[in-house]
Amino acid sequence: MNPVQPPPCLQCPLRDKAAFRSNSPQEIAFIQRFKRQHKRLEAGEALVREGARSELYTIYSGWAFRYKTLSDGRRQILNFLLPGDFVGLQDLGIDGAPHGVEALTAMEACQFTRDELWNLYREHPSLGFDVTWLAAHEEAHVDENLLSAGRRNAEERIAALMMTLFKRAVALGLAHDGRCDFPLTQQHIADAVGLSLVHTNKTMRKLYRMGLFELAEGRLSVPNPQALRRLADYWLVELPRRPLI
Amino acid sequence: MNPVQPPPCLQCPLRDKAAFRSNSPQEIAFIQRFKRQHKRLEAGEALVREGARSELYTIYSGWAFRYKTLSDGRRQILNFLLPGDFVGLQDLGIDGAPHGVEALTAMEACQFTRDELWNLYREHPSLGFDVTWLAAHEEAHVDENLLSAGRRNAEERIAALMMTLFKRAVALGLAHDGRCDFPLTQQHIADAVGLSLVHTNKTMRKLYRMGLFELAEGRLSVPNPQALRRLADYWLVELPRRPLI
DNA sequence: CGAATTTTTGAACCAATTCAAGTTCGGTGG
DNA sequence: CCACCGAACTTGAATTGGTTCAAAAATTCG
Repeated sequence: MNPVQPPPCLQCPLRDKAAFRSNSPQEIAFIQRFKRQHKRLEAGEALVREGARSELYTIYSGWAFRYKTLSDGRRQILNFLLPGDFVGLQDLGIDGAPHGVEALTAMEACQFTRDELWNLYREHPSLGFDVTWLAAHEEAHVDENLLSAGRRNAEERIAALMMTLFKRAVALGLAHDGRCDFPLTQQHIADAVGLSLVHTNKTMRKLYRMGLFELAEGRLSVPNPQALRRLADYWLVELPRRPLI
Repeated sequence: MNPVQPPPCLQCPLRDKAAFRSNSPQEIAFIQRFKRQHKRLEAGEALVREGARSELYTIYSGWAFRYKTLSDGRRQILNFLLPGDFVGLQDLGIDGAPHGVEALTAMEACQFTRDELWNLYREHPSLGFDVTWLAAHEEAHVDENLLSAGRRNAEERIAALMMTLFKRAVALGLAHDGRCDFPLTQQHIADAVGLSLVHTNKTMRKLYRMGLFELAEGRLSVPNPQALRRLADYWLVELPRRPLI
């Protein structure tokens, strides 16, 4: 039952991926000191509780999602989090985390202390720049999701969601022979795109019958990405290399 | 026709407002050097064109909005921008501005060069921290708007929008005896909350008849903020002092 | 296997859209 | 000052995309 120790940051397996920029050994040493804890969560556990003061995290492995709820329980998923994503900045200007973060699969996260964030900027401005980069990047995702919820119809919304998630998983090297893990239930999809569960199901079946994606044993494949892109009217292209903290 | 010169950053009138944190004279001197141009725009002019590479801006006066459009013209307003708001970070991880920014009223903006941003982090980490703060704060707004578009009904959406805008205007000292400028047309509101123009109108009339807001001669007042908050299920409270760059 | 969760489908309903006119407002020019 | 014009707002009626309700089928898991 003794969990395997995570490697030191310098040997972080994420750093080997083509998706991420490299950092100097000094920077990585700083990150190592900045890191407070390596957290492991089961699927369904909360990484950040809505309204509570939260620390900062980098997703190390597995999937999670950020969400907000209304007081009667209606839930909106703001974005999904994959390895390398950084969470916790969102409450900088606000009193208590304005969102919750929940593990979608068993996952691990590197925890950093919020109080140390300022030292990061002071000692390694380059890492400060990276943090901004990550914050801005997360916002670009939410912008796109808002476009979906506000102006795309059901088919387009689901197509856009499948498109980004597949693209992101592929970029992280999580796909093998055209299929990637896809741990979302239809309820998650519904909450992410702002539709009811029933209509989400009907729309997904429709797209499935149109041959726009395949989903079997929790793995997703997109046989014709161009068709999916076109239906979703989704053209966002991300830069190949992003920072990792 | 010779426009009045803007004051140097050290005497920026925004800095006197209670909403903003103060900076050291050295920081302000850096900001002054960082500033490339003082832009004036008429209502309706574009500050950032969708898809084009954009510079960085702080809104100096007036109102603007960030938006995205689908290829058939459907438009989603992502957020409104008021004095002190910082735009342009959103395309850090992406190739070309993923949004447009348009002036809602006659407005002025301080333009900074994107290429200089790195120097800001290097020379004044504290300002780097502020930039992150502003990016994170903008994201918190978009998160809230996504919750609206995805999970609130028409009445709640409009109530939530009115609530934030009024609150933001008041925080900036833009309100006098309970009323603030309100330059949005119903089309802007519709595009911000993700409803059709017609339904936006009907819903606004309803809220108006319920006495939740008053709107006359382009000025908004909210006689009973608690009631509006309750209807919107909107509880976000922002910290009193935020950075200004 | 049995229980719980997730997916699927049909049917009734409703919130929001679309279509189609008015009406009111703000500005401009005679 | 008033007539006119375009933009913004308002309203009613028909329609529809999506929700809700209800129940069954499939899948997962202890």
